[in-house]
Amino acid sequence: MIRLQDIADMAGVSRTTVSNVLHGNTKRVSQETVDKIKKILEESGYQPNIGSMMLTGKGSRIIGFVIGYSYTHGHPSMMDPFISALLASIQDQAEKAGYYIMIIGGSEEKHILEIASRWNVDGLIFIGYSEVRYRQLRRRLNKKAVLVDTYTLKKEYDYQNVGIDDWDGGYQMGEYLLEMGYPEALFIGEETRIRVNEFVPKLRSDKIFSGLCNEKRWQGFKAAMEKKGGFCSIRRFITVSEDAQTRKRQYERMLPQILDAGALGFGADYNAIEMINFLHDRGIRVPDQVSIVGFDDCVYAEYVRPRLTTIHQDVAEKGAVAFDRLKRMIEGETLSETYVFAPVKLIVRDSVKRK
Amino acid sequence: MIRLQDIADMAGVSRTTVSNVLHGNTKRVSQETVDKIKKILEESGYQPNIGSMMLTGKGSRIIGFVIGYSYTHGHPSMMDPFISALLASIQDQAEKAGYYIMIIGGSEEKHILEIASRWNVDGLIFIGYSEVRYRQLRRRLNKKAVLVDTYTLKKEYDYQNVGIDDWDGGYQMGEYLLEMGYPEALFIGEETRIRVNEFVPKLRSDKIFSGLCNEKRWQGFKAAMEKKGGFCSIRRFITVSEDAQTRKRQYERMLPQILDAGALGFGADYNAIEMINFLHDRGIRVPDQVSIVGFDDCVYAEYVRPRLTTIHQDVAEKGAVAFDRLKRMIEGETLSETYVFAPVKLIVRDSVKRK
DNA sequence: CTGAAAGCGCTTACAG
DNA sequence: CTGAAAGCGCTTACAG
Repeated sequence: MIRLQDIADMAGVSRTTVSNVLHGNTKRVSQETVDKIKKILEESGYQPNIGSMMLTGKGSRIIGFVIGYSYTHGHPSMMDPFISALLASIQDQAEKAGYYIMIIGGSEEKHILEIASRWNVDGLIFIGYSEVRYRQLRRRLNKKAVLVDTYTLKKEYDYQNVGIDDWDGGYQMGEYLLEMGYPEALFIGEETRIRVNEFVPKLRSDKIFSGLCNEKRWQGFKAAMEKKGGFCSIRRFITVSEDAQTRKRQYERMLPQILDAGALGFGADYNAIEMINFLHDRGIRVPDQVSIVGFDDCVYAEYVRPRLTTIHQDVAEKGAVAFDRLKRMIEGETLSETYVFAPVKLIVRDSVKRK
Repeated sequence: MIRLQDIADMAGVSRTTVSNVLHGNTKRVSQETVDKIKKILEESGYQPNIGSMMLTGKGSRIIGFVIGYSYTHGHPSMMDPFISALLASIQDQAEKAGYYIMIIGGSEEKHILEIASRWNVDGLIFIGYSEVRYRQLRRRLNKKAVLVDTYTLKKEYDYQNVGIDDWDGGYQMGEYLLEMGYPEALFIGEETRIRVNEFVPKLRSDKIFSGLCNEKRWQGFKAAMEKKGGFCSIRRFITVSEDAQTRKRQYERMLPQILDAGALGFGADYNAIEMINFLHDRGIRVPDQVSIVGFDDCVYAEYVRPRLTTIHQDVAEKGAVAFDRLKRMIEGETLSETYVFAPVKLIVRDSVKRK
């Protein structure tokens, strides 16, 4: 390890001077010295030790990427195409901006607090965190933070959130299905597990409720279905279990209803693809007998057959926006809005057939 | 931030004493003091600042996860199911063992060196790194390291590598296809880009060659095909382009040959699935007309229809082994073997039909 | 224009 | 059994 002192020795100056040119406080140093030091810095490939920087209060340049849940659909969350795409994008941005990403498996609050203070992280990005959980954490965590896809139960966000326009996504989905001849299409969303410490008074309907994102997507879906004066009953909003076995049984039971409706909108590509396969395995043809629209446009969407028609969201952009906002906060800027909703658009592929 | 000093103040002792109980040097401290301090430590949720620890030469407990290439099949490498599964596993292990993972986009050598020295990482795990590249890097990087899936061109590995038994995987694939009635099955592998600085004298055949893993998988495949005395010509080993467009054209051209062979073994699930879709789009039925076997058993394998029969490798285990070995090296152990090959096994699903 | 010195939060060899 | 002090590599207010 080459130190500041070493550079100073080589240049025949003091550490102070080297540090000064290192930080561009170059007006107080003679041009000659600057040049000499810069050259040495260059040649030696000197890299300041971060431990020291952390100690001198310059921040750590670490951003914690907190993943709120460990498993998604039976695999580690990091394998979820949405999470990995988000992480890839944030990592990429961070690298360019001279920040470093540290992954924090965020199932345990204690663990997050531990890392955040140990490493003195400059900021945190949360994915898969509910508002209730974040509020709880925030009381003991005094860090800049940006949340991704968290839904507020209040009128306004009082923290930074980057999301998408769920309502509009649902609307586009509904509008398209309506236009394709399916005024009776159903909307299917997977339930979100309620943790004991996340009791949500208003929305609670017995023990399950669909994720808040699905709630909004459904609202948009319904609005589109009703735009020509029809009525779209809440009974067309179907919440299925988060347990794969149970879900399969539910699909089984719903089969007549599905065939009858002729078209399904989903709150997530994952379930849409699962349904395509479910139907395929029973000899039911998509889109000939049942049309399907997904939501997210994840990588799988192009791999399935038929290719999945879905609502596209730009995850890379979302990651970039989340990072950018966090970075600005870290740099001392005060952001005016507390939330950003990225736009969303329908991608037509092969899973819907005009009736 | 609560400091060691603060704890010492609360306990009415010196920092030294607190530090001692913190590190279990408890024999030199009275039980009474130990208890008192432990209690305070507990209640205060004290976390030592890592910056300080780094400075006092205790290591950083950071492990760099270096991803050797930025894009795989048109998406950021981190979205590759193999990479994300590996990362998830390593992250999980690291968290349990009190290590921290820092992701390093490893396309640039300079960047790796920078991070490694800045953060004084305790060790590095490399994925997607060729031996030549690693050798080059190693000259300027004095860090413990474990590579995953790197292939040596020498007789023996002179660095730590965790891989799988490619030959055996190929053998199982070949054996199964032979047994299912396809003595003429083809093996298809995607080429690996040769970088200018990675010129590999021995294996070079014009400008392309299949990845070294495919080379070995093919050898096993061939051996299985020949076990009953037949001859498996090298012409049955087909290397396709890494460019999707080109690859598609190649598939197109190969179509008669494919139909003729009746079965294909692949070096990677990704290509196997691509082929299933390619055939599907042309109305050719898998497995009725063409049987297909993949390699890796990635998450997609269960999502495609027909479900993909493939050679399974345990990525989570691989990650765990890689981490464990690195950890042991960091802790000062000298490992006897330099490489570990994880076993591999055939998973029969629906993409092969007995002839 | 340049440098000596204090300080960040920790560890550890050493003295008591 | 306990603590004062030096030292890790940096930054920065201050003196010259």
